[in-house]
Amino acid sequence: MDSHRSLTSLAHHRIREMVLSGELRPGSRIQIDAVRKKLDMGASPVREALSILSSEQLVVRNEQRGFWAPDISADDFGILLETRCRVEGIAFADAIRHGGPEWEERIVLLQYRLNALDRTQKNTEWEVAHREFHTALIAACPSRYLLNFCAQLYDLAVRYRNVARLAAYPERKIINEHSLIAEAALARDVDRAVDLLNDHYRKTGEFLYQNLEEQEATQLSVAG
Amino acid sequence: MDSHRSLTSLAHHRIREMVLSGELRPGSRIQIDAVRKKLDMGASPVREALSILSSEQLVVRNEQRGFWAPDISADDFGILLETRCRVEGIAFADAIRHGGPEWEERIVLLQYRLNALDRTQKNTEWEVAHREFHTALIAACPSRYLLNFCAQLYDLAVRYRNVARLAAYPERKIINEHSLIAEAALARDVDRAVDLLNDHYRKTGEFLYQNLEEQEATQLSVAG
DNA sequence: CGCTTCATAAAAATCGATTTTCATTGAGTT
DNA sequence: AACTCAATGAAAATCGATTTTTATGAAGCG
Repeated sequence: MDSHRSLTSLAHHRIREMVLSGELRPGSRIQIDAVRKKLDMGASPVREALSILSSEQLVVRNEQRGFWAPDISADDFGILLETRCRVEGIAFADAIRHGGPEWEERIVLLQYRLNALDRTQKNTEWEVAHREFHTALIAACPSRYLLNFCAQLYDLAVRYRNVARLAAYPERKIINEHSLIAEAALARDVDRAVDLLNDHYRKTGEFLYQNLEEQEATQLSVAG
Repeated sequence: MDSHRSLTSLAHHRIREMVLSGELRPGSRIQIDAVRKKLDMGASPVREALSILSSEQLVVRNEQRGFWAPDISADDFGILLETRCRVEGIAFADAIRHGGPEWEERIVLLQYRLNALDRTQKNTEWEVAHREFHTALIAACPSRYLLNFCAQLYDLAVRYRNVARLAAYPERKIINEHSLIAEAALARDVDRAVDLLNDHYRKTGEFLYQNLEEQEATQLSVAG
């Protein structure tokens, strides 16, 4: 499946995975040479990939000193969450107003696929399906700029989810939530759809936020 | 003035300038080797800079085939404008709610500087002051993600302004508009401030949009 | 005459080596 | 003991050369 057109895009893909999955711990250094060996390629593609990732906020660059995995904090996560709700709210509303039959059908399809997957059993597939579903919801928004931005924010949120490593997911009726969102979108009920999406994000986020705050409290007491 | 920490950041800066100014015409190819010679450095920093610029939407990458200056269109500009109004509206409202004394004072200062400059006489300085003023308006928004995104959209808009090369700027009372925006912001009148900002963008944009449409019509008749 | 195939040139992509910069450590000084 | 400064090792940054891919155009074929 690693059929990339260039080593750079392969490196980008792989390092991104490492950041999103939490394999590269927040705050830890990312040495070009180490990655280079791991991916079995020269330093150039790795450097280039890291440069790209840093302008996607998935890696922090420190000129002449190297690259790091971004730090996390409850505060930052809260802001990210709020940003997402508002920006994606705009994109979603737009999509509902502009979406045609293909948009509708894709949502129906992806909602079905997502609901059919058991998150605890096939997490990787679920992740893919989940991203595709959320991407499909807003896909009919005419602003590629907004869609791009939403995709970036999605990545950052996924990373928080993984990094916080919530062994036990708060199994609310997530299936139902997704279905309700899809339903409202297809009914062209902009306000209700956006509200449901925001609630969905905020509820998932609330749990994670508290988790992060607890972690910070623990770390503070250890460090001090 | 070219005191950059690395050749990569220098290259990024210079190529960005070339794109924003319109020196690199929309749709034209950006050859690494040509840029390399022009900037008198190796290909690596140039490549890396182009990679970064492409993830900032200022350059289009085509894997294995090179880099191009992005195309323009009235349609795309319209979407960009609308995106800006809405996203920057959010950021601005946030800033007004959260801004402290330093935020206020900076707006006052930069508004003064901007108004003191004659756009037709000192365009470069005016560009800088204009950007700083608009950046200052939203600077107190707590979401660095939003601020980042706004900065990107600003760049894209500047490019359209320059590329369209409006010899005669539509000299509305721009000075006055900026002052009114600042005034409303400092008065913490969120709705009025955001409306004024959006009007400001839309009015400037309207002229440019029509200009682009005319250009497209002309080109079509030439091509066909 | 149009289509495919192959050779060639040009450019992008990548590599390995070299240069530059940064962080650390330990000797020397006050 | 604290501070400065030079030496050293490590890593980033850059370069020039090599490899790979793409675009072009000519020759061959239907």
